Amino acid sequence: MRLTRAGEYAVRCMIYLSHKGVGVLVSKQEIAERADIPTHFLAKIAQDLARAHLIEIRQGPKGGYSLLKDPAEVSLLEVVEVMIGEIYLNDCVGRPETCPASKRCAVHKVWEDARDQLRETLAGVSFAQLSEKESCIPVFPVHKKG
Amino acid sequence: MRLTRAGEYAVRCMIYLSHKGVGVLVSKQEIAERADIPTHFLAKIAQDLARAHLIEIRQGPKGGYSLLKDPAEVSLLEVVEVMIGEIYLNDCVGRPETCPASKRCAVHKVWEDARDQLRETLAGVSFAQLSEKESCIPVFPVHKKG
DNA sequence: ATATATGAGATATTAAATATCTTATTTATC
DNA sequence: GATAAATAAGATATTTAATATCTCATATAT
Ligand code: SF4
Ligand code: SF4
Repeated sequence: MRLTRAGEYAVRCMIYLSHKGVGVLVSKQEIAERADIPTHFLAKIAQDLARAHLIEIRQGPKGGYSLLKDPAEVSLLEVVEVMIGEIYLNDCVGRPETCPASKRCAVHKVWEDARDQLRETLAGVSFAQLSEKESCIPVFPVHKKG
Repeated sequence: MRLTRAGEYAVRCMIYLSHKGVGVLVSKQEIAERADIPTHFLAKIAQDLARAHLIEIRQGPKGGYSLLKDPAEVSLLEVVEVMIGEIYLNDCVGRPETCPASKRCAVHKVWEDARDQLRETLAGVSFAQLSEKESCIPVFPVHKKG
């Protein structure tokens, strides 16, 4: 019942890029340092974000990542689910076929409602909102390159 | 972002006992079969439920488990958290010391609110309510003993 | 006393998350 | 075009957690 590190890192990456604005190219190294993400792990995460058309990856010298979509149009839910798949709290909500009772189970309904409520909450938060407010980015220590 | 099997099984066990009523002794075998829980796994789960004073365990011939508390006084949240610990969706909500930004992070606040909302939803459902409605129990196939 | 049923903890197995490594590709600059 | 800089993509470790099972101990009805 917790977000994976990959999910958390993806959010940080998107927040950093949202601060910079749409289309602004930022190097992987800079994001990794300022958002406190292991460099190689960020590479993997960026691939997922790019596949989802949230960011664009540019190779070569002066390469890096840039935001593709207006932060106002990107929700926290979207980024989280790109990384961990659709949220469903209990297995039977995402895969009803795994439990023969799912069609008539009172507990199932509770988990379904809770899932819907959670997804709505996360869908209601955009990266524009998040980057207007105080975020984590200024807090993380800047590490030495290496 | 999903419930563990142990959590799901604990809920099933509690539902089965709620159907029987407070103080009614039911054998481990019967619960394991009717609620479709691996027998040895149920033993482990029952220990946790007993430690939390939700059920009483009786050893010896004609032993088994019995409900200790009125199902109206036991919430879904309580049983789930006995098994998986306090729900917190993102690490930093349960352990703010793991992220230096937690005090001033807009994302952190979203996860906190979502966590509170989810816990409230689960706290609002009692096992009395659940056992009044249709549940999973009549659906599971009855296996042969062995 | 005996047989039955569970306790409690240890151990094994499986699966997932996390992190890193290697080889390949892209592209700015010379 | 050649070179060097930066990331891609996938493979491979490593770590951690979940899941399941096993073993020896304990309780109790008969
Ligand atoms: S018993 Fe109900 S809550 Fe549990 S897995 Fe089946 S459908 Fe879901
Ligand atoms: S950056 Fe914010 S949301 Fe992410 S771990 Fe830190 S406090 Fe939590």
